[in-house]
Amino acid sequence: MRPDLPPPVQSFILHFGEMGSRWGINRTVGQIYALLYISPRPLCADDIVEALGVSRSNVSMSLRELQSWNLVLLRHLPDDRRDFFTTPDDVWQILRTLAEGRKRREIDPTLSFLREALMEPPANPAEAHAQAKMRDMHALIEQLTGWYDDVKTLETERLATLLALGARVTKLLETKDKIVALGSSKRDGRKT
Amino acid sequence: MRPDLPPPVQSFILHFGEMGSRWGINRTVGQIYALLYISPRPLCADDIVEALGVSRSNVSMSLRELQSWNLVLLRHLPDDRRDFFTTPDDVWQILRTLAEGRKRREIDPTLSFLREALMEPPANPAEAHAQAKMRDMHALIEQLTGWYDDVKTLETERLATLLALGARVTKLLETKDKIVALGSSKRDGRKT
DNA sequence: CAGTTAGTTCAGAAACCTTTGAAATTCATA
DNA sequence: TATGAATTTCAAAGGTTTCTGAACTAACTG
Repeated sequence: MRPDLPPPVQSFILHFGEMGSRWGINRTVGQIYALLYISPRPLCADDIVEALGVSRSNVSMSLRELQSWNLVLLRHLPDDRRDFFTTPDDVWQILRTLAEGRKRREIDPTLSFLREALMEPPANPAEAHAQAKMRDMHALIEQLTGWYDDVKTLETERLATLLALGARVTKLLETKDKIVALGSSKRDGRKT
Repeated sequence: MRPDLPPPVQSFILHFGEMGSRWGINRTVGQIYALLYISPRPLCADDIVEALGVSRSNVSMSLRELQSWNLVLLRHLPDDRRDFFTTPDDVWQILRTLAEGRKRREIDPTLSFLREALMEPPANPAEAHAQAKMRDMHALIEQLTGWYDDVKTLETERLATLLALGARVTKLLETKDKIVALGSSKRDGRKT
């Protein structure tokens, strides 16, 4: 890695490289992402080669991968035919992209698999038991992805509100139930 | 793999083996987990060797890994000193365990890293810019983990309610705001 | 059109991870 | 304390992924 990068930037890049394996990306991809994220301006492939000290071909392939995941954006500067790259600078946008990619790669295939498996009529008690377990798992994943599909439509501000609220949401729900109960008892005289 | 397993069970196991690489676990670990999850009774190591056709030592190491992640439970049967293994059968419990493990392995190290990096005073404008970017990322992760820490304390039923509610929570919030506003305007005659 | 620059592809080298069989360890029981 | 069943450890084989350099295509420039 280029030694003239500020030390905090160096360790940021190294950290992302190391975490890469835990996140399912490789070292170079992690490092390039970190470099682009922290860089104050878009970089071209050769900038990255110089900054990280990896091969040109590795940079080319890694950028391709990051682009396919929508984690980096391609930019062009006037009078320069090189490709420049940045990360989206809104961290909430990055979060959405990450979540979407993870769901697509890590959840959706299993969801389809379970859906298919649950279509088949069980041939014997052993298969019936297996299906029952798969049904539990399927129901859970459906519930989670349903929530996600719902929540991902929220604008950032509302999403932030929802996060800030956290577990207190259920308190709020109770309150609302009481109010509704009160309202309906006023109208038709029975509890809900 | 043992051919006398019901075909749906076989494909379930194979699916988990294949997905393993996307989930950051290896094939054997994925298969063992799937087998234990779907099995109607606890299995011992040799059962697993027979069912999956992998080596005894591989099973031993994979079980160790699953145990370290709290994804399988060790059981003992009377008058049998072999170790038997199951998965917790409440899928919500499994979800909690998975979430906790992922947070610990994939988020916490980065959170600590960022915290540390933000303690240092920036030595120049470049470092100040790097810190600003890290601060954005840190704030986002704090918000997410804060929400998670909060929500994970909910009992399953409330958690399910919250999920079912999804994005409608914010509608609810508005409603509540109106009610509060109404209440306070009744009391002190001004809008909020 | 020849030279230059940007970007891609790909075979093989290097690094890394997974799996195995054999040897070592543990531990209840004779 | 000897036996043997259950389990773990570990070096090495086997497999997969990552990375590189060299060869390639495409597009611009004089």
